[in-house]
Amino acid sequence: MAVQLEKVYDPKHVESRWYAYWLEKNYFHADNKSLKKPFVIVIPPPNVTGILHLGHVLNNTLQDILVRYARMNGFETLWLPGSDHAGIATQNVVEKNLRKAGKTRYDYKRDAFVNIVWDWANKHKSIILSQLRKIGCSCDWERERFTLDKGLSDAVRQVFVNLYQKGLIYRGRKIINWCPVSQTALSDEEVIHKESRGHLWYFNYPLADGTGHLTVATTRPETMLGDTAVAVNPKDERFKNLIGKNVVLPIMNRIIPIVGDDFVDLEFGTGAVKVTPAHDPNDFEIGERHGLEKINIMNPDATMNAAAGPLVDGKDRFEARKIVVAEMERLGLLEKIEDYTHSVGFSERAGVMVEPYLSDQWFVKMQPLAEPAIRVVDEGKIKFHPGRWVKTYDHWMNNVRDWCISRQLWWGHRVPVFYCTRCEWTDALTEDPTSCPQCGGTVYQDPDVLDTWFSSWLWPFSTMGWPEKTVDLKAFFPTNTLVTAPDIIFFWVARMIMASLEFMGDIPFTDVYYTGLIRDMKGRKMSKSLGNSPDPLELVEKYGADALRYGIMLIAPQGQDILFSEERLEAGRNFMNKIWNASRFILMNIDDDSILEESVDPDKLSLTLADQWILIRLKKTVDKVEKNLKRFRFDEVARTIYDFVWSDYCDWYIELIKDRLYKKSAEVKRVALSVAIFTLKNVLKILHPYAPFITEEIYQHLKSSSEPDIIVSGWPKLKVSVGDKTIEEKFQVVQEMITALRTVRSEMNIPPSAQLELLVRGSNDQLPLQLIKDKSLAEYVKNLVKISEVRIVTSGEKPHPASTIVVHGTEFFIPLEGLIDVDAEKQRLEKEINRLRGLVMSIKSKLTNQDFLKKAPPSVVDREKEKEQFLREQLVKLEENLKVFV
RNA sequence: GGGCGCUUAGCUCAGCUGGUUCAGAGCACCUGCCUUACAAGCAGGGGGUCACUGGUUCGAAUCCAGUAGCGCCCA
Repeated sequence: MAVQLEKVYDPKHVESRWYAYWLEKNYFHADNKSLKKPFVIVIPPPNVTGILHLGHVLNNTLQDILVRYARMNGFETLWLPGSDHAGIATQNVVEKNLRKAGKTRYDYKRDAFVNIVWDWANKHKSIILSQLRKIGCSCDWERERFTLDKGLSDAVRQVFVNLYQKGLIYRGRKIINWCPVSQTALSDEEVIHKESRGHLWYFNYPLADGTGHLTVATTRPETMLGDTAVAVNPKDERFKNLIGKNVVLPIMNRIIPIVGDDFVDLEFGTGAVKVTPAHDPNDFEIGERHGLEKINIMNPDATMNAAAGPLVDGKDRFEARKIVVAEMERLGLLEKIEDYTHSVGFSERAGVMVEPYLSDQWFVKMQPLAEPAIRVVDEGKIKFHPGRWVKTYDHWMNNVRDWCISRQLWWGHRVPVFYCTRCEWTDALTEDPTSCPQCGGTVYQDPDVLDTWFSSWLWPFSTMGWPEKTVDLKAFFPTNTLVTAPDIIFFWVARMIMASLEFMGDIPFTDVYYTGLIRDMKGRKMSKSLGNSPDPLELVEKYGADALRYGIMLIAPQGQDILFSEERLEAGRNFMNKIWNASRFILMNIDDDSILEESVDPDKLSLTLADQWILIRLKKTVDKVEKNLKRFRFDEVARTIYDFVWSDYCDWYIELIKDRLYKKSAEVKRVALSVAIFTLKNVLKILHPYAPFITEEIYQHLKSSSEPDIIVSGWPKLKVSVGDKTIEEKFQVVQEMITALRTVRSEMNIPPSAQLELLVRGSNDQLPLQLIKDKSLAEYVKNLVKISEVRIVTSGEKPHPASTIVVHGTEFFIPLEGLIDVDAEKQRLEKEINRLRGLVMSIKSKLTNQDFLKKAPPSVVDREKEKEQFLREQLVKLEENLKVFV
C-alpha cells in the first residue's frame, strides 16, 4: 500500500531512531578476524576541554563519509573514536573555574586537584561523544579510547623509557617558553607570535673606566637587571676597541664585560646589545660562548625575584618595567624611547605573553626521528591532500628543533624518571622502583608531566593496544586516512609519522586530508568571545544532522577556509526536504508493494526516452561521485548529487512520468515506477555517506524485504547499457524545445492555465521535427508546456499572428489570435536575432582566420562550421518571421 | 625577510587536460504561478572586461612572468 509521508521533512522524528537501530545491529563494530580488506580511520581525538564546535562537525562528517563509503564498498571498516586529555588546556579551564571561587590549584593536594580535573574531563568527554552520535558518526564505540587510559599511559611510558635509553630524550638547562599563568614550560609550537606595538628603550651603560658610556637598546627594560654582559660585533669599527673593557650595570652597580660576538646585528639599535643569558634565547647562546653568568631574575609567576634587586623584588614584570625605566631616567641614563613594532610570543592557551626562561626541562632530540619521516612523505608513501602542504611539512621538518616535552602541570602523564634522595642515581623506568638500585635509598619521581602531544603522537597505534602485540594492530594498522586541520601539522601529523616509523616501523596512515578552517562570513575565526561560534547541537535541532552535514559539505571548498553562516545551511535543509518530497511522491504512487520486491533490470524493461536518459544520468552521477570521493573533492560530490536529484530527477524525470503514472495502463505505469524507484534507491545510496539518517529512513520504505539496510547495502555498481549515445543528445533537444516554448509563454505573458496549439514546421533531417513526430515525445511537450495539440505543418502554412521560435532549425509557432501582443513579439524576435548575429559574427571571424583553419584540430574547425551553419539557418528563419510583422 | 594560498554575478563559490558544461551554481533580485511531491516549492528572466599588465598560442578565466590587494604559516 502507498506509504504516506509527512509533507515537510522533520529530522527529529527520524535521526535518533536510526542511530539506535544501527548500534543495535552492531554495524559500527569492526571485526579484527574479518577476511575483508580493512579501512581504518582513527579520530583526531577532541579535547575534553569543552564541547564540540563546527570545526569538529566538518572534520567528523568527512571521516564519517569516508567510513560509510568504505563500509558500503565491503571493507571491514573501523573508525576508532576517543578523546584527548589536553593537558594545559584542560587544567587551565579547571583552574579558571577555581579562581572564580577564589582558589588556586595550590589550595589542593596534587591528587585532589587531579580528581577535580577528572570530573571535568569525564563530564565533557561524555558530552562530546554524545555530540558525535548526534551528528551520525559511525564510530566503533567498543574501541573508544582516552589518552589517559591505562593502556595508552603504558605506551607513553614505554616510549619515554625507550627514547631515554636511546639517548633521544635528555634533560637540559635551556631557555624555554614559559607561561606565567599556567606556570609551565611550553614547546615552540605552543607559542603564537603576534606583531605588537611596543617601545625601544635606549639605556646608557657607563664604562667602568669612566671614559664614557655605551648605549644599548631593549624592548624589555626590566631584563637589564639580569644583564651579565654587553655585546658588540667584532667587525664594528665603532666599538671594536671596547671589547674586553667593562661597563657598570646601572641600578645593580654590577661590573660586566663587553664581549665581541658575531651574532650582534650592526644595524639594529645602536649596534651594542645588552646580554641577559637567563632570559633570552639569543643571549643564552652568547652567554654560552663567552662563559657568562646566567642570573635568573624572575619567579615562575613572572614576578621579579631577589636577584633582580630590592627595587623591584616581588613586583610583577610589567610593573618592574615601569620602575626600571623611571629609575634609569632619574639616573640620567635613559637616552631615548622610540616606538617599535615587534613580534611578541603569547601562550596559545592562556593568551598571555610568554617569558623566555632558563630552566631544567626534558627534551626529545628530533633530528634523527625527522629524517625517515621526511622521506616517507617526499616519496609519496604518505600523500597529503591538498599536496601543497608537503612544502610546509618539509620546511618544518628540515628545521626542526628539539621538543620540550616536560610541563610543570599536574594533569597528564607523569615523567617516568626517578631520582635517589641519597646518591646521584637517576633513571627512566617502566615500573616504579621501590628503592634506589644503587644505594638502596628512597626514590622519588619527577614531579613534571609530559606534553599532551607526547601521548597523541602515539595515537594511531597506542589506541590499538601497543606495546602489546594485539590482534587489532595486526588487523588494522597502518590506518588509511587521517582527516585533520593544517594548523596541527607540526603538533600532531608530523610527530605521528615520526613515532610510527620509530616504534611500529611503518607509516601511520597513507593519506592525510587537510580541511579548511571554519570562519564567519566576515572571514573571522570562530571564537567564544566574538560570539560568532554557533553551537552545533542547536543547528542540529534547527535543521537536522543531515542538513548540517550536507550543508557544510556543500560550502566547504577543498583546501580553503569555509565562510559559514546559518543561512547557508538552508541549502542543505531545502535539499533534504526536496529529496524527501520526491520520495514521498514516488511512495504515494505505489499501489502494489510487489513492485518493491522485484529486482529491476533496466535492460529487460521497455524503456522510454526519459527512462533511458535518467538511467544514463544516474550512471554518470554515480561515476562522478565515486571519482570525486577518491579525489577527496567532497564539495564536488555534494553538488553532483544535488544537481542530479534536483534538476534531472525532480525537474525533468518526475515531471515527465506523471503522465504515465496517472493516465496510462498498469504496465506502462509499472515500468515508469520501476525506473523511478530504481533511480531513487541508487541515489539514496550515494547520498547516504553525506546524509545517513534521511536516506536510511526513505530506503526502508523502498527496499525489498531481503535487501540489507542502506548503511550496509552495496555501493551502486551500475551496468547501464541502455541506449546509444544519442539518448542524451535527443533528450537535450526535448529539453530545449520545452524550455524555449516555456520562455515564450512567459515572455508573451500567456496565462499559465491557457492551453495552446502548437504548429511545427521543419524538414525530416532536423532532430526536433523527428522527435516531435514521435507521439510519446510530443506528449512530453504537451504536458510540460500545456499544449493541447501539436500539428506538423508544411512549408506554406503559417498562422497569423503567431509567436515563433526556432530550435535546431525547426520552427515552432504558437498561434494566438488575440493573445499575442504584436509589439512584444517583434521585440522578442529582434532581441533574439541580435543575439544570434553576434554569435555568427564571432564564429565568422574565427573561420576566416587562416591560422585557425590551418592550425586548429580539424574537429574543432568542423564544429565551428557546423555551428555557423546552424546559427545562420536559425537566423534566416527568425528574420523571415520578423518580416511578417513589418 | 622566506614560503603558501586567494582575487570569476550584489554575496558565497564551481569551472579538471587551453576549444560544446565556457562564462556556470546556490543565495539575493525581477516577473508569473497555492499546476493533485515539495511555497524549504514551480516556471521564466536580468546580472560578470573572469584583480591588473605583459607573454606563449590559431585560440587563455584556464598555461607562464610581473604588479596590486587580501589571508595564512614560518623566521
